Amino acid sequence: MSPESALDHVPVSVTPLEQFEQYLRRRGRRNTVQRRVVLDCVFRAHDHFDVDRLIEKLPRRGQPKYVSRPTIYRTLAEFVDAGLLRKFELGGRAVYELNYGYPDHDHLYCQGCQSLIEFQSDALVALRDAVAAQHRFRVTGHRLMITGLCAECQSGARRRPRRQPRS
Amino acid sequence: MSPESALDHVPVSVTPLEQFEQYLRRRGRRNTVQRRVVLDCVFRAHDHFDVDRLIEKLPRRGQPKYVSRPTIYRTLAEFVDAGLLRKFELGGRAVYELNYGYPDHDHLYCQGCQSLIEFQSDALVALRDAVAAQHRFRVTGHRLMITGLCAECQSGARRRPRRQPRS
DNA sequence: TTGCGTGCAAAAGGTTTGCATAAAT
DNA sequence: ATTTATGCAAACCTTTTGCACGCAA
Repeated sequence: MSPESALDHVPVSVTPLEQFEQYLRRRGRRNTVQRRVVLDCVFRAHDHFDVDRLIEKLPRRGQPKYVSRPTIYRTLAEFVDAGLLRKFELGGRAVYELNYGYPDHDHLYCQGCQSLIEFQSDALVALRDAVAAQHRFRVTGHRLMITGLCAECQSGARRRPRRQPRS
Repeated sequence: MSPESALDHVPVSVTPLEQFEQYLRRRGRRNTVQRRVVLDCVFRAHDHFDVDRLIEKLPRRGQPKYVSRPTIYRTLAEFVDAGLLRKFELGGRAVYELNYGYPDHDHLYCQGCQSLIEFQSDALVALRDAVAAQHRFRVTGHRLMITGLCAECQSGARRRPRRQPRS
């Protein structure tokens, strides 16, 4: 181990909250109660979630730390912009996932139980870059979704049916 | 060539129309003017398209072969079901593409001019199947979208700006 | 005190549905 | 004669926006 690696390896020297506060300060924007409440909830336990699932976990209207739906949308967009979350679409809804220290990854989507299984593949990134190079295309990102049935749903009927996607 | 390959290799022995008519007959459903009009328009020249772009090419309300928007949505869903089209989402909108004799393919999406560039990669399919196998996942399909800037948009400003996606 | 941020209500945008009528079988 | 399909209008669902008020700096 080289001397500087001691610094590199400090595990979580910058928390999401700190990173977001820096983001706000850099832009002269304000550190409000609502932003803190949403951030706290998002980074408490979620992996990926949609807006409705997030709202279920937040205080309801009338309660102490209520955050309105428009503000939630606005705040999540800021988190994406600040690099804390990534956003994608699934069945006509926006889905967010943590982007905090994670390496990029992609998903297997089970059509039986609607669960998302993450995987990471360097080979995929290499393949992506090779394809892009062939087309003189400058890559900023990618999204791969493999659809099918997870191991659980292959044996036995579907379980944990969640919500019917629209499409 | 074996004798039966003569049959297999007849290039386009089943047109989209014929395939769709079979699909309808099999289900005891009706071969209507509207279904024929939409099918004809879809398979005339389009590669991928969204509903609004399709409607632009169809007769307007009041004209001879007008097809209403709900019927267009219903008909496109049938085409997908019949295996003639594939559907995916891009920026909150449904996008359809021909699935008629095509091999599966994926897309580069240019954020400058909103164009979709197709590519086909066996290596990707192999990689997909390998990943799935590792997770004991049964694949039914996949969708890879590589985002970035096409060659044209890298040199010079963006051109052909179409419509702002919502997300 | 100076705006940025919030909640509310309403709009927007894309897609779906209920229903009476029209058309295919 | 039946029964499916269509067009219209309206509903739906998710997300965004206008605006007056409230709160952070």
